[in-house]
Amino acid sequence: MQRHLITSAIPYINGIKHLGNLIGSQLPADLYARYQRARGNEVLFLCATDEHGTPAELAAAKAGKPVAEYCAEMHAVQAKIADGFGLSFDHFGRSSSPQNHALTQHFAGRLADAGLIREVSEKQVYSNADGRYLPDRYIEGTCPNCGYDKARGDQCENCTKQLDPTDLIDPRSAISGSTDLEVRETKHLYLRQSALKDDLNAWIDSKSDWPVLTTSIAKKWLHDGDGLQDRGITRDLDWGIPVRRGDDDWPGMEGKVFYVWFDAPIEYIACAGEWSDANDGADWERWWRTDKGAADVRYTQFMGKDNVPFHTLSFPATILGSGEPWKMVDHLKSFNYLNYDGGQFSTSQGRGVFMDQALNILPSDYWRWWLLSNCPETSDSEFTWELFQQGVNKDLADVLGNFVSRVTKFCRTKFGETVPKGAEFGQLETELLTDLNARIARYCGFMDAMEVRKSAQELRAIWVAGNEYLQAAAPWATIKEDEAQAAMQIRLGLNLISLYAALSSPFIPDAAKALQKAMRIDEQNWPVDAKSATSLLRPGHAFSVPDNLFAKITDEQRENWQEQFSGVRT
RNA sequence: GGCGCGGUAGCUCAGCUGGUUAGAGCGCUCGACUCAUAAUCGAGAGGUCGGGAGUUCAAGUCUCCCCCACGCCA
Repeated sequence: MQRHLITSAIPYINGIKHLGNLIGSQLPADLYARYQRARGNEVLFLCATDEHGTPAELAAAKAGKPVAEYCAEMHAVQAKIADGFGLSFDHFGRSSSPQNHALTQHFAGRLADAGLIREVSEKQVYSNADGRYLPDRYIEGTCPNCGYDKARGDQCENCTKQLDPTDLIDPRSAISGSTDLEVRETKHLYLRQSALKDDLNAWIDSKSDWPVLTTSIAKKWLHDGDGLQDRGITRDLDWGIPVRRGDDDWPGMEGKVFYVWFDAPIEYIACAGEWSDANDGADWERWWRTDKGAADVRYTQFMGKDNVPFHTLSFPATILGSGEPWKMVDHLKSFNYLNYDGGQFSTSQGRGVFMDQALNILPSDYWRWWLLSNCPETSDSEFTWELFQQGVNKDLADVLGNFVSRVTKFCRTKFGETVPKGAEFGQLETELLTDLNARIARYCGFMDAMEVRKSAQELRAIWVAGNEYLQAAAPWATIKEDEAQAAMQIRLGLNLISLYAALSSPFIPDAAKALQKAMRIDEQNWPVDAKSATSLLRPGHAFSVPDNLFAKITDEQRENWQEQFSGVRT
């Protein structure tokens, strides 16, 4: 039995995520986790909310709530929606957890002991009216280059020129509008990533099976320009993990917190601790410490391409630098972006379909199937309502749903709601089983390799094979001359439904469950051999005709949604 | 401006280290069937593989230049 540690990039706490975020990490991670569990492997699948940083503070302020309370509420909201999509996390944690506080401080202490932290004095803008330091992008002013009066401290959106906050003419706080700003000297900790450059390079070179997208991004950051840069890991904020050196105070760093990019990936580990605490102290170190049982764990991370640098460089630098035997990622699956109707999905602009809205209009399996079978694997891909309607109607309603319908209803009419006995399998059936064996093997191969689109294609082909068989066998014709032959054909058809339930469960878990319930299957192993899998339902086994599995999306619905989701979410 | 990933049938995409008439699904046309959610099955039409030059016995697949889209960075 294999052991799989699986993590999805952790979504930021600030608001509900859109479908592009979902397909970029959580959904394919769930597909893989469900598949590995179904294969009988041991799985620990972790995700969490990323809760620290200025955007969380501002969102809380906007909502008129203390930031801790805001985060707790939003975590509950995101957890509920994740559940709605069937995301089967073993634990959905929080980067603000006590476990992560302790572990982040621990790592900082280890890194300092190893000489990999240096203190840097730098100038930051302080807003007296807001009573806080302002990150560059929260300072607005007039662009010295083009005169645009809403340029941000990091870049002018009008002329795209990169700026320093001190370049701005008449700078003001983007939070309060106050012009009572001053530049203060402040001290921060930097992680000396540059010192770990060779180790990181060697590590990445050892990963020959990573997607091109992953390694090319990592290599670029590693070698571009002056090479990998040291990065600040602290900030002058209230909300975050207080800077401590392990269990000790860190002189000179009072009142500062770790920067969100430092503590967020550490939450992958801390989350296992949270999982343990929520499960009677289950042993989490056997998943994360190679000296405590994790040596045989295969660790796979899922993320959008924007997260690749953190996962290939920053987080590994933290782990390598600690000098401790933490499990490092084995495979890193990254995704491109899903576009919405010719443009980008955008959280800040409220453009596209958001996870809560999606669940309000259709069951999660519709989204899971379409998003996974069209996921942006090798390049950006496109969501349009027409494509969505076509894909869902054809694949789910016509090919799979209608197959179930025609088989069960034919049986009910001719033989009743019981699996009929009938004749032995003949040549047509043998051919089908041979074909299915080859297809199942291919399907599993793609799933093992996390080839998401190809897996979906193969699964669909397996559904189609059932329709092909039915068409060739034509039980509605054979029954007129040879009832036993027709009974055998329909017995096989019913067993194909059970086969489909098992094979489809990683993609469309709810529909798979509905099929198992209709076929009255309590427990089912992963089918590796088509012949034995299609003899699961014995003659005499009772079943019931399920309601139509998938209602089609009508043109009217599509047009309404097109209209409803064409604007900006308010 | 530099770098990265792409540009393959109407649409969404496969095509590994170069090698027989370039593939799939959808859409379209025609046919078959009538058990089924007007579903299914079969056949067919449809591409000078972004443009140009080069390497090679042979290039969608390698090299160079250019164009376009997207992204990252300065």
